This record gives sequence, C-alpha cells and structure tokens, in this order.
Amino acid sequence: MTTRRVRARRGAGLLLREEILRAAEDLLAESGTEDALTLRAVALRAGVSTPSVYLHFADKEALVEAVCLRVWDELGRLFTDNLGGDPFLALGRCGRAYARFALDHPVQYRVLMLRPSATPGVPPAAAQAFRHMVSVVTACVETRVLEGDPEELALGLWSAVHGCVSLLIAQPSFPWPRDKEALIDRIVRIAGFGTALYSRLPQSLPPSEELAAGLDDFGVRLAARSWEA
Amino acid sequence: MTTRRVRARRGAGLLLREEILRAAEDLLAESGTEDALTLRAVALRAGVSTPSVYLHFADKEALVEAVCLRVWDELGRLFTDNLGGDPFLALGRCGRAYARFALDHPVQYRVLMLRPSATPGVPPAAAQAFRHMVSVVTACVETRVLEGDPEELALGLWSAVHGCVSLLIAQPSFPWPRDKEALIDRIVRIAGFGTALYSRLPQSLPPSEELAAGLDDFGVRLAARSWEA
DNA sequence: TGTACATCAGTGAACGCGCGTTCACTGATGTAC
DNA sequence: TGTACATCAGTGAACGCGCGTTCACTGATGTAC
Repeated sequence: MTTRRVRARRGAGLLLREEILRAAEDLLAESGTEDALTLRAVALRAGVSTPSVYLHFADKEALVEAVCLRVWDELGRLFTDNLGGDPFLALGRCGRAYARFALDHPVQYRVLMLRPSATPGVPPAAAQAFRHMVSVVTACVETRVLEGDPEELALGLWSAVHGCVSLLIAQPSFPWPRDKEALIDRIVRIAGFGTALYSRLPQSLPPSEELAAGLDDFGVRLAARSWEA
Repeated sequence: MTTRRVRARRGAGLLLREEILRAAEDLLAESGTEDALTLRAVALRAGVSTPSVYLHFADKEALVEAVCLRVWDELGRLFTDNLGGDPFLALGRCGRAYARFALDHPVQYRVLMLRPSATPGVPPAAAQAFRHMVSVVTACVETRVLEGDPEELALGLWSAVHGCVSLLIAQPSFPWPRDKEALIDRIVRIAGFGTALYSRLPQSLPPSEELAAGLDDFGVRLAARSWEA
C-alpha cells in the first residue's frame, strides 16, 4: 500500500483526487479515529508526496469535508430507496437505514454529527437527509397516524435514532444487548409509536397503574384482530 | 485572571489542585471546546507555571478525567434528588434532569460521552448514572407501567434523551424550536410512553389509518375522565 | 532565642515531536512551427 | 519528421508552531537542637 504511485497522464489529474479520497477513507475505517487522518498519512497511503494533496484540496479541512460528504451521499440514496408504500412503515425503514448507515461509517458519522461544527450551519449532507425525513413525516401526518408540525416531529424521531447510534459508536463498552439490529429496530418503533401516542394523550394523566391498565386494554383490543404486516 | 498566584503554605498543596481544576473548568466553559484545554492555558489561567500542573496530575489525560468526573458527581446528586413518588413520574424527572445537566455542561458531556473512549470500559460516572436509571426503571416495571428487562429498557430511554441533548450540543444550527425545555420534555415523554406502549403491541400491526383510529380512541377514553397531575 | 538544615511548593528553560503548509524545483508529456 | 518550448503532475526540503513533558534549580517554610 506504500508503493510509489505512477504519475497520471496529462489531463488525468482527477485520478489522484480519487486515490487521495480512497486512501483517506481507508485510513478512517482502519484506525477508527479521525486523529489518524493526517496529510502525511494520507499521502503515504496514496503513494504520493505530502504536498501533492494540495493539488486537489485547498487545505486539510477541505479534504476531511470531501471524505465525509462523499459517504453521506450514500445516505441520500438509502433514504430515497426506502420511500413509498405505507408512510409509517417507510418512516421505520428510513430510521433503520439511517442507523445502519451510521454504524457502517462510524468515524464519518462522528466527524459530521458529533464534532463541534467547524463550519457554522448545518452540514449540507445532514440537512438533505433531514429534508427527506421531514417529507416522510409529512406523509405520516397526511394519513393521520402522526399529528403535529412535521419538522418538530422529525427532530424528535431523528434524536431517538441518533441517540442510539451515537451511543453505540462512542460507548461500545455499554452493556448492549447481543443483537444490535434488534435494539435499533425496537428504538425506531418505540420512537414512532411513542410519537403517535403522545399527541393523543390528554393534558392530565392517570397514575401509573391506571395508565398501565389502559395500555394493556389497548393492546388486547388490537391483538383481538389479525393483520398482515 | 493571569495574576501570579501566591504560593501555598506548607501542607496546603491541595489548594493548587483545586485552583487548577477550576481554571480548567472555566476554560472549557468559556471556549466551548476541549481543544482549549492545554496545560499551558490551564497553568496560565491558574496563575502558575506549566510544570506545576504535574505536581497534582500525572499527565494531561488525568487532568481531563478529573475535570469531567467532578462535574458528573453533580449528576449523581441530581438523580437521587429526583427519586421517590410515582416511579413513572420519577423517570420523567430524571430524564429532564439528565438533559439539563448535559446542556449545562456541554463540553464535559461531549468529552465523556461523544469522544472515542480513551480509556476502555464505561466511564465510571456514566456507569453510576446508568445504575440509577436502571433502578428507576425497575420500579416502573414493578408497578407494571413498563414491561421487559430493566437494563434494556433503560438503554432505550437513555438513548432517547442522549440523542436529543447530543444533537442540541453538537448541531446548534439545526432548526430547533424556540423552547428547548419544552422539546426535551416532549422527548422524555415520548420515550416513556412509547416504551410503555411498545411492549403491549401485538406482533402484527394494523395499517397506519387503523392504528391512528385506535390511538385516537384510546386518547378519547383517557380524556373522558379527569386526573390530577 | 538563635541557627543550621531538611522539606517541599513551585519555576525557567529547554527538548523532541508531529503537524499543516510553503516554495523553489524537476522531468515527463504534449504542442507549435 | 525534428526540435524548441509551454504545460502540468508531482517532489524534496524546510519552515514555524504549539504541544506534552522533563530536569536541574530556587527560595520560602517549618523543624531540630
């Protein structure tokens, strides 16, 4: 991996850009921390001298941003792939896809979502993902399964999934259950059902025991009929 | 703040330790980023030479850890203050206290919860907080408002609150609603009610429209009676 | 009460390191005539 | 077809910086006699 790269043909300068990005991605994936992303390490990995990186990126920040943005494009695709059909089910699929995406690219996720934002404003990739989320939530509001301001609802749902994956990424030593896929699935559902239930609750609530009895009753009535998934 | 500190009396060496910790805390709070926590900056702030820090802390990591642990003791107190009474209500109070704590100490929260853990294993402060959380959840299971393994349930609830506050901290540019207190309150409730509802749901679920109608009905029946908070 | 001495809080100067970045250059590739 | 020249991908060496850390030291404070 440290072999000297052969020089690109005239006009084929973009090749190096690609190779630098690939080297940076590999470094992140292997080391598991953004601290490993130094210009020297990236250049060495790409088989090129350190200053060569400046031929394609203004500075280090630009390189880091490019690495992250690129992987976030995948998320956009994941979202659009999961639209369609019953919007409440689509919402669940999007949540699970988001979580899988984060766990597949933990370092990039951390850099974009958990770092103090270097550039002010929402990361464009995250903003676009959020717009997707809002549109699915809007569809849920239209079918009346959710109630309220779609943007606010989406923030809550996003928080739930983000909370789970960011804890999984940053605190791998927590007493996590074996099956992380199942954990995520549960959290996505809890957030979805909780959001749906919450807007229906009256202002003043019964004490725990009566609330529990009411929920029991609700579950039993639902279960009395059979549905297809 | 840069004035030279007067030297401590014999045997009063711990005074400096206190002042160093205070200086470090102030630096974090003012700068908003852990990058500002350099040994030089801390020493300057404490009115002392840089090597003096080594009189009380083995190395930089030990200093950072001490700064964080100290503020996390507060959280332990917050939790115990909020126990008692209806456990489901206590659970909500703990969630809100946790969120407030995180937002009051954003940098320390980030260092302990969002950083790749330097020392392997769960941060002891977080572990203790988690044990508190599990005990409240256990009480909820005993009163039957929640069902399932308390540790797993607690992880989910923790995720929800953590997700909200970590997003608030790391992404202040998101389109957050004005009233963050209200947002947190909503998320805590959604997580709590969602967790309670989830365990009651049958395996196969109705399509969104019928689920919505069922939830409407449930809300109406609850509202038909009046409760005190 | 006075003095020599041990203790200990704290210092000044320096070390080595890895980092991002700069700058003058090289040499293969293509182009004009 | 040959040659002078412009272009451009990429290099080597070095710069300055701030960092954590080390080490030999200083000088006020307390103690023993």
